[in-house]
Amino acid sequence: MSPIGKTRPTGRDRLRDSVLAGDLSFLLARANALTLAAANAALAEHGLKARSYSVLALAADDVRPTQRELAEFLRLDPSQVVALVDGLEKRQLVERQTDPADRRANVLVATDAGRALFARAQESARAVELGLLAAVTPEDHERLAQLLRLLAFPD
Amino acid sequence: MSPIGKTRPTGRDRLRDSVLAGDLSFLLARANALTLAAANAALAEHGLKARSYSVLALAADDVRPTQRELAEFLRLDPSQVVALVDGLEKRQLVERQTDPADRRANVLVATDAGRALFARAQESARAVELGLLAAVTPEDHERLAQLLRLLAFPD
DNA sequence: ACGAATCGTTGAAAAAGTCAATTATTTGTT
DNA sequence: AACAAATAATTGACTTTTTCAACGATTCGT
Repeated sequence: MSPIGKTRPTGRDRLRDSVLAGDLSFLLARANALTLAAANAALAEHGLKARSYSVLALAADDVRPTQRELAEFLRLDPSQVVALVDGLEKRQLVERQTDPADRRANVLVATDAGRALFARAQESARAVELGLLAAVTPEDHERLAQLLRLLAFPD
Repeated sequence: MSPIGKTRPTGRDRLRDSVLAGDLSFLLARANALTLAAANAALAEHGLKARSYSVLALAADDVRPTQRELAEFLRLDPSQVVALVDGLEKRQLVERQTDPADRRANVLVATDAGRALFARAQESARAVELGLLAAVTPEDHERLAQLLRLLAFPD
C-alpha cells in the first residue's frame, strides 16, 4: 500500500482543492472579481470603469438603447443608470435623445468624442482580455464565451 | 442581391448582438450577477448569502483556513472577513481557533451545527446550480469549470 | 535582541445597491 | 374621446458593500 494515505495538500493548493473550489458559482465570482479589477485598472487611464465603459460601448455601437434596456442588460437598478449616464453626459461622451416613438424614454447615443474615447478604451480592454486569456487557446476562448452566454442569457 | 442589407435586429436581440455582448468581461459579469442572485435567493432560507456560504463551506471542509487565506481566496478585504466570521461565530456555526503554529492567525473550524447547516445549504446550492446549467451538458459543465479555473487561478 | 513584516481588528469614509414616491407619457378599455 | 392602469426616468432616503489607514499582538530575518 502506498505510504501516502489521504493527505491534505499543503500551502497554496490547500484551499484550491476544497469542495468550494469546484463550485461553479464560486469560480464565476472569483474569475469575475479578478477580471473586473484588471479591467477597472486598465480603464482608469481613460477615466472609465467597467460600468461606464459598458454604457459607452452600447451608445457607441448605435444600438440606441433606452435607459431601461441598459438597466436590464447590465443588471442595474434604473436609478444607477441615471447616475452613470449623468456622468458620461457631463463629459459630453454621450447624449440623451428622447425616443420619438416613446417620449417617456431616453435613447443613448455617443458623441464623436465618446466614440473616439471608446475606441481608445476598447484597445486597453482588449489588451487586458488577452492578458487574462494567455492560458486559453482561441478555440477555448470562443467555447468559454459560448458557455457563458448560456448562463448570461438563459432564455 | 439579398433584399436584406445590414439590418439591425430588433427587440430582445438588439443589445445581445452588440459588440459588448461579445466581451468576455461583460459575459462574466452578467453570468455572475444572475448566478449570485439565484444563489442568494436559495441560501436565504438558511440565513446565508453566497459570502457566508463560502466561508462556512471552507470551514466545514476541514481546510482550516486562516482569515487571511479566506480573504485572498474569496477576494475580500481582511476586514470584511472579520465581519463575516463574526456573524457565523455568533450563530455558533464556526469557531475561531488560534493557530498554534502562528498565534497571530485564527484558523476557522465549523461546529457540528455549522456542518449540519452547510449540508442542508449545499443541497439548495446544488439545486440552483443544476437549474442554471439546464442548457449545459455535463461535459460542457466540466469544461466550463475548467476554463473558469484558468481565469480564477492564473498562476 | 531588535527592526521590519504580518495577522486580525477597528473605525471612518466612499461607492454601490435597494426601494418607494413623483412626473410625464403611453396603452388599453370602455 | 375619456379615463384608469402601466411604464420610463428621476429623485431622495436608506442599507450594504467596499476601501483604507491605523493599531496591538506576534513572528521573522538578521
